[in-house]
Order: sequence, then structure tokens, then C-alpha cells
Amino acid sequence: MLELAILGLLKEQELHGYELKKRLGDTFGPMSRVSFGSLYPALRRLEKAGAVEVIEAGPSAAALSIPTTGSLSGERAAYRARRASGGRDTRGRKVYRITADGQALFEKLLAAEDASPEDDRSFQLRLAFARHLAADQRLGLLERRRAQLIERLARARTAVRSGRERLDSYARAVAEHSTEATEHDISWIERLIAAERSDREEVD
Amino acid sequence: MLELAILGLLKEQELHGYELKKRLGDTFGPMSRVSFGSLYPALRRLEKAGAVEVIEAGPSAAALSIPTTGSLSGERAAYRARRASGGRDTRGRKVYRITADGQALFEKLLAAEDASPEDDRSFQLRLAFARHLAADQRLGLLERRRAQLIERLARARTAVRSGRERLDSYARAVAEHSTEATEHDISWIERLIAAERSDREEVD
DNA sequence: GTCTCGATGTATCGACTCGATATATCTGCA
DNA sequence: TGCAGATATATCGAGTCGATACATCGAGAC
Repeated sequence: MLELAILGLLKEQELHGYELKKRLGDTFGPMSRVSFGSLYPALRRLEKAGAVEVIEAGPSAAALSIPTTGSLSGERAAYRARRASGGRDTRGRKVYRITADGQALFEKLLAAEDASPEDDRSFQLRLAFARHLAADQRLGLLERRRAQLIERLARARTAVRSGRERLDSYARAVAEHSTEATEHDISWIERLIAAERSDREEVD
Repeated sequence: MLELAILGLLKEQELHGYELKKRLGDTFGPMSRVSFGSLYPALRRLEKAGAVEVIEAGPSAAALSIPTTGSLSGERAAYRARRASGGRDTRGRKVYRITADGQALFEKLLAAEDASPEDDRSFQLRLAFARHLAADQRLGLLERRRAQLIERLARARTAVRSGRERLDSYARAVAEHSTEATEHDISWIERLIAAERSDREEVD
């Protein structure tokens, strides 16, 4: 699902890897932070699939924005780096842009209804991009999520009940807090569903 | 951290893989569900390290509990299976028991203070086993967690503030709900800390 | 009776992710 | 000047997931 997040961010704006990582963290909450060990391979996959392309960038943003003073030393540094790493240029940013294929892939990934039914991150991400969905797809997403949370809650409740005697106070506290969090999530989803429905009525 | 969970459950009771998986799910909440692709390799690692051992089990629980009627057909089936898979017996349960080394490993893993500072699952697991910690270790665990959540909240708030204009209503809803969940967690942790302190005073 | 279905049970595979690490540049400031 | 810390790309090993395979067992359909 990292691909979806990357494409969604690149839809708004051309970005390079490092900046992409930062935005992933603080746009979608701390839960969907990514490591470089996932991000760079994902970018390469997307590039190979033709969903994104690299806009050749100079050695640094500074050298691009202040070409008169920065360019000379930048060029020199670039030359040195190129020599040191055997011809491959390793420094400087690689700025990515989404392609038409990438746009199509984004739509497809976002709308996929088989979306892993128990994956919190994936839901959070889809909802954050819900603007790009049709109204009924949005409602479907929310209702599938609600059903899923309700089922989770039911199972958690029976688990707590059956382990009431077996569990000590700490394990019980964890289990109870977890069910509370699920209840909180459900009521949030239900507020969102209500808001969607009232939006729909306004259109009528 | 899967090792810690396995050892903790085996401390209470001898179990086989499948049952272990079920208990992981409903003892520690839906967040710490594990796949077989993690569980069985983890059990093998623990066995190789001498932390757990296999108690040789018959072809099935039924054959063990009702030996008079079940044993004959069970034996026959075992023979057939052994022949079919080239001598290796693949059916039947492998029941695991924790060893003395495993007990020591459990203590070590549970008390480890370097525990990944951003890993929610790991905290939940440690807290569920908090009974096995000394009172001051318990308090330390809770206070480290609180500090971590407070820092997360601060970063989330500045992120929301800076992206106030950039984000549409859906992305904003996700971000806001995420900060609410963190606040909820913090107040929970603080209740737990208060409870710990009052316990401590009672002992005095 | 037997046949099929879903739960129980162990196991592996490929794809993906993480945290640690390496390397180099740029920026600010002492 | 030099050096610490942010910026930036990249790889590695270990661990995890979801899918899949394979076998047994109990229950209910016919």
C-alpha cells in the first residue's frame, strides 16, 4: 500500500524521496511512517512500472535556486562525486513526477474493494484520499470499515469474557483499553457516515 | 517481539502452534495477531536456541484422550502419513513447553529498556506481562511510554497546524482522529501511572 | 453409509518492511 | 576553519505477512 501513498502525494506535487518520507509521516499520522528501506525500493518499483518518472535534478536545490553563485562549486562537487563513485552520480536529489499510467494506477489502488479487511493503515490511507473517490465508493469504504470494526469488537468482547478469570489485571487493562479504542473508532466512522449521507441529501 | 509473546503464553501453559496463534489474537487484542508464516519460524528459532522444547504428541488430541477406541485407526493413519511423506511425520500436534533458559530469556526480553520507542505492539505486550516486572520497572515502562506519546502528539499537532490549508477535509479528519486517539492513550497511561503510585503508597 | 464442508493443524514461499548502516553533501555557527 | 547536524540516496539481513499446500477430524446433508 506504500505505492498508493506515494502516488497520492506525487499527484499533488513533484517530490524527492526524503521529502516524501517526511510528508508520509505527518500527513497520515505517526502510524504510517515508512523507512527508507521500504521507500526507495518502492520508488524503483514504481519507476520500473512506468508509474512515476525522475525529473533530472541538479546537485542540490540551492544550486538550482541560486545558480549564479552556487553553480560553480556545485559543478565541481558533482565532478568529484562522479569520479569517486565510479561514474555513477550518487549525490543530489532525484525528483519524481507521476505519469498518466501512475494516475490510472492510483485510481485502481484506491478503489480496490478487496482491500485487506484488517489493515488499519490501508483504511486510514484510503480515507485520507477519499476526495478522489465517487460519493458511493466513499460510503462503501466507510461501511465496510464499520462492519469490520463491529466484528472485531464482538470478538474482543467474547475474548475478554472468556478470559475474565484467566487474565491478571494488567492483561485485562490492555484488553479493555483495546476494546474502548475500537468503540471510539466505530463512533467516529458513524459520524463520518452521517456526514456523507447529509451531503448526499443536500445534492438532491 | 513475537518471541516474548510466545514465551509469556508458554509460561502459563504448554501449547501447540495453532492454539498459540489463537491466544495471541484474543489475549493481546486484534493488533497483535500473527500469521503462521511468522509463528512457526519463531517457534523453530526458540527451539534451536533451547528456550522451548517439544513434548512429543500423538497423532491427535482425540487419540490421546480416548485411547481405547481412537488409537487403532490413529496408528493406521499415522503409518500411512509417515509413508506418504517419506518418513517425516507431518500431521499431529507439536506441543511446546518452556525451558529454564526460556524463562531467563523471557525475563530479559521483558525488561529490555531499549525497547523500540515507537512500537505500539511491543508496549502493549510488555504491559500485558507487567505482572512479571518489579514495581519500579513497571513504572519506568509506563513513563517512557507516556513521554513517547506526548512527543508524538506534539509532532502531530504541529503537522496538523502546518497542513491546515494544504489538507482537504478527509485528510484532516484522519489527522485529527489520530491525535484524538493519542490523547486518549495518554490519559489512559496516566490513570495507570496513578494506580501504580497509589499501590506503592499502600505498601509503605 | 458416505460425502462434502469447515475447522484444526503444520509448514513453506515470495514479496514487502523495518532498523541499522554506509556514504556524501549542505547549512549554520562557534 | 572546522565540525556537528540536517539533508539525501542507497543497501543489507532479519522478520513479518498473506497466500498456498497438504492432511486430519467432526458434523450435518442426502
